[in-house]
Amino acid sequence: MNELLEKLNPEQVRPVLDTEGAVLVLAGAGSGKTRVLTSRIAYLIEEKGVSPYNILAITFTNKAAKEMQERIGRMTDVSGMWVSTIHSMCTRILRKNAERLGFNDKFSIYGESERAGVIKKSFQECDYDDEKLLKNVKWHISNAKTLALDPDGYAVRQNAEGNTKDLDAVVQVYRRYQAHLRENNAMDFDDLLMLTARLLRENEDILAYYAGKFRYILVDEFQDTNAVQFEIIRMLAGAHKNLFAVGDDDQSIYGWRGADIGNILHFERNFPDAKVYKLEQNYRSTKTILALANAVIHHNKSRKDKTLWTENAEGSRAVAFEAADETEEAAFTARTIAEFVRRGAKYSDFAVLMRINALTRSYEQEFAKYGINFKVFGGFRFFERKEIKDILAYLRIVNNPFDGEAVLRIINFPRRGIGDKTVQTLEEYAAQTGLTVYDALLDADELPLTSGAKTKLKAFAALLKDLVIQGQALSVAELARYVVEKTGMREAYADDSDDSLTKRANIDEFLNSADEFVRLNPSASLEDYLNQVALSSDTDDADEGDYVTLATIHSVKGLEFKCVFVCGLEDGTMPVSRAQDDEKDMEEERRLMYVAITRAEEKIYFTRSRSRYLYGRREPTARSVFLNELKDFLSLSDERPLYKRYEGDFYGDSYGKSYGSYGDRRSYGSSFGRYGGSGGYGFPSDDDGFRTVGSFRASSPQNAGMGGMKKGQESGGSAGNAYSFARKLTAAPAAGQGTAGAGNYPVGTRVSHPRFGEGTVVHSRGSAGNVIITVAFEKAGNKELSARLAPLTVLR
DNA sequence: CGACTGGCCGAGTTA
DNA sequence: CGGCCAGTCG
Repeated sequence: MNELLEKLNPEQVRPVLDTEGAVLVLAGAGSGKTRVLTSRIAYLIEEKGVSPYNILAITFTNKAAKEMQERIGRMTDVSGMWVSTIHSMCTRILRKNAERLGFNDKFSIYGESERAGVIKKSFQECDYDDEKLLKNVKWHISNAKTLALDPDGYAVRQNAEGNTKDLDAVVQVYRRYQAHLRENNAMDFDDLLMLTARLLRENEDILAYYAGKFRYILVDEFQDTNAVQFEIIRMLAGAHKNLFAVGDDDQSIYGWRGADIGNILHFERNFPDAKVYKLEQNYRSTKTILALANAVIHHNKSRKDKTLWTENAEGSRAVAFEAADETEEAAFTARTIAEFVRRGAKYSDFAVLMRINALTRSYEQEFAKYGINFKVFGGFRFFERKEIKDILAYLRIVNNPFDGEAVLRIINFPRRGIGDKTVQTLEEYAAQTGLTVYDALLDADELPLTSGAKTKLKAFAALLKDLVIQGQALSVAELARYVVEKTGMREAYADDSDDSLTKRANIDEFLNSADEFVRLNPSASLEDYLNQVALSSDTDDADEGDYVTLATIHSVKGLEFKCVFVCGLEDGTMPVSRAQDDEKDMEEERRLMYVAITRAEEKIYFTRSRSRYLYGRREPTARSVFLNELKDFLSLSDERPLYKRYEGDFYGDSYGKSYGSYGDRRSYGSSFGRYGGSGGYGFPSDDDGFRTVGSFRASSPQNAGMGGMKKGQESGGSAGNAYSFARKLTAAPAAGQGTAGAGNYPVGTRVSHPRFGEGTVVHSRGSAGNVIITVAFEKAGNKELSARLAPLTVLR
């Protein structure tokens, strides 16, 4: 245990030891918050004798949950501890108590497309048909659930706030939508949270059980919690009040999903006795990268003030590259990566981060061309593909025969001659008799249909019955395979079009993944499997493979890479166009930029295209404001020649030559007057405020390269941190190093000491490792303290 | 019943 | 450009 604490710096140790009451840790990017979280849990169990059974840890992704569990598991026994995402936690609580809410424990979880479908149906049943209104209604339903309000509650709230536009429709459709979900024994993502909140709010015994059980609650990524999540957490923490929240307001990027940055900004208001700690020392990135990050985030107004610093190396200068078009942008990235790999880097050292999914395409093409391994995260998720959803629908019916949506989805797929009219008759019958669609099917003989249609319905009913029976005996993987074979799913894609080929391959991949699931979770039920599928996030299947990560910035929250390319830095793309006229939205876009930059450990590139083919049109673009905010740190030009020079410097002439055909493709540019069509290569213009010094050399391998990269690799996966922490142990402590490291307690800092109270640092002496500061305490007078050892908290 | 066509609209991030 | 829908025809 002591070893564990020794690995922490003083600012990390304090929140680990401060185990009781509400504690907020404002943890800057890369400041070792996961280490603090895991250390604290281990400390609770090992030193405080807390049973893992009494601990709840909430993470942002399943992968983070798994990793945290493993990390703590290496230090101590964790059996019985709940480590999960809030959605998984809610699902678990709901399964156990579903009947209190009028559901049964096999309820289906509806994803985005099912949700859209059922809302639309409800909308039409209420005799509305305006597409704009529908869109609005959808948004409001999610908004209401995020606020944990039912239709009536939402009406009251909206009326009180004067937001009466479309309110009647919203309430009417919302009510109907919930009724449909209930008929289907289904919940959507928002329900998982809202219904858990309701369950706890309305059932004292259930709340007492969980609030009594979870004596210690830890929440990671607290900045991205929304109102209903906060309500759940607050209720659960109500009995013991031991809430440990870790977050970074600067990394709040889910405002559009209802995340309330106020939860972190007003933590002390909600928990008046709360203690607040800051982690400002970064172990992940070079000084250069942190300077970029700070330069960007500095433009935001609503944030808690903190400044990241690091003892890490200066690092190499960031490079900005402006391409003529997206192909050139991707090619630049591909060649840069290929060159680094040739020199010994791994593909997995790199990530290409973007604001919108649509930008991945050119990278996929260029990477394929260069033989670069890559994996795309974000965007169309595997389990959202039609062919996969169809198989899942069959599995959902077996698990939850109430799920009429699932039945209707596949009632005529693969084709079995059951048309719209038959389906309509069936639905009407079900509605009239109050039967589920599944049960109505079994009554096919009673329906006013031709005998042909009845026969087909009966055959379909027999198929479903057979699947249900098989489901009793078969494993998830076997059942899935049985479904595919029995329904002729593959034969439905028998032709040799590219599309069918892909779909068949996806079906096989799906079956393989089901095998894998069974292998890893031998005792899991069908329900467990469907849970996991519904709640899995994209980055959950990031693995140890050697590939370049192509991802949206949202999906790499919490991850880190040796080298990051932030691409598509154009007005309207990053920041995205709809954010530009709203100050609040712009701040979130800026935080997104901040998150992107702080993913990088050693090198960072910023790229953009001067023209981009997007949404079916090629259009000239303007440089992103974020690039302008970084202009003091970048070498940047709006003209081509620098690209050539860069090529020369970077790869040597031979390389540049092999790419000599480049000029040919300039024909692209010529359709846009100012984009380099007219007079060949000019000279870089300096009038745009950017320093266009010849410091492209700074990025040349001889001077900077990825020297540190190879070093990091030696220690494997989490090399960055392992390396940093190791160095930390042998080198100087946080405070007092004449460099940025002195930032811990510089003269003038307001600090708080548990015994002496508040005071101001008036003097600092000593050298690395043994800095003595003099603090003038208001009540206790002047004290000399060791910067390394004294239990000081920096005040603002 | 179902395959096919043409027109219209929207275009972002995700558990 | 692509998804969705309504309309048409075999």
